[in-house]
Amino acid sequence: MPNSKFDLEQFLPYLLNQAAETSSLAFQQVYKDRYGMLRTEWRVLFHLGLYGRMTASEIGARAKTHKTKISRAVHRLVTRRFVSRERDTGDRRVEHLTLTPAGHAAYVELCGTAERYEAALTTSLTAEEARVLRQALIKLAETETVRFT
Amino acid sequence: MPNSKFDLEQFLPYLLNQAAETSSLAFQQVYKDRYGMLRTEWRVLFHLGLYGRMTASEIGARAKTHKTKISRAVHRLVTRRFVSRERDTGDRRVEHLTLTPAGHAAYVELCGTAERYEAALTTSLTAEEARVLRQALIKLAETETVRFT
DNA sequence: CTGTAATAGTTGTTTTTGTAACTAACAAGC
DNA sequence: GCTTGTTAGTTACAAAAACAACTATTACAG
Repeated sequence: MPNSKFDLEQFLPYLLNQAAETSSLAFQQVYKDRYGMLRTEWRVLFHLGLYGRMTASEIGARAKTHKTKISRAVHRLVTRRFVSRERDTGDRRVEHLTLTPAGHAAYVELCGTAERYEAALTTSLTAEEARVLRQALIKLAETETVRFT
Repeated sequence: MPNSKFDLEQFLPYLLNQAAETSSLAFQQVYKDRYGMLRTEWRVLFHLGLYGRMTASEIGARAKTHKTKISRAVHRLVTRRFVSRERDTGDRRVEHLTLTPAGHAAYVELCGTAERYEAALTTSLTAEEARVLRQALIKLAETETVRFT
């Protein structure tokens, strides 16, 4: 009894999830095995590597990740000496996060790995496909919560 | 200290995750609120709605989902009378799953919702973009675990 | 000032997931 | 028949995520 109107196998949230899971699997293995990191920890690391000094809230806002996840990720990264915290002198609620030398080394290594991984991942796509794909993904991710019904 | 070679903000696994999360958020709310379903349960439901009678293994293989997740989802769906199980007469390890009338009704309603949701989701994309996006996602999802380094 | 609200970040509790080990049934070699 | 291996599905326990309630600090209205 196929639904003639609408193909669930082509349903975007489903396809996106499948692709997201498949495409992060092998890379996930790298930061997990080499540095014992979880996904959120790798995200915090790469945000700090990319933008330098940031607060937890800023990372959360940019990565669209809940503050409790960030908080725990930061805690583990600090414990493992990849990240150091520093209280803001003006507003003592705020803490600024930066990579330690060890954190920066991990970041650099993982960046190289990410680059090679990205290359391997996109071999099945043409340059044009990859470009459109990225553009579409950015549009979708930027969308505010979708209104419908 | 930006990495000149490689832009992590354009890293596919990251973009895919962001887009996947954003794009499933509002729809997730519907099957959760209306039927108390989790994502895997909705997936099982829609596979059964789409293909009719299936076994847990078949669903797992098609949806690339681990059998324990399927097992638990099926358990909850059976408890809530959306799905019924039936032992195979030849091979008694196997059980065939089908939707109950209530399950089918939920499937039909959620299909309609999914269709409207998909429409709302793709308003920001051109038809061509949507086509290339789907094609690329399918390619990425079909890729066997990526080899690199 | 002082009470109320807002923000940064943390902690505790409950769900959900991941992983591995398990039961039960079948298959195949000998 | 009996071992050995495989497959379907479940269960137990540990890891991680979600959600809500919390502390500490700042903002701001009156």
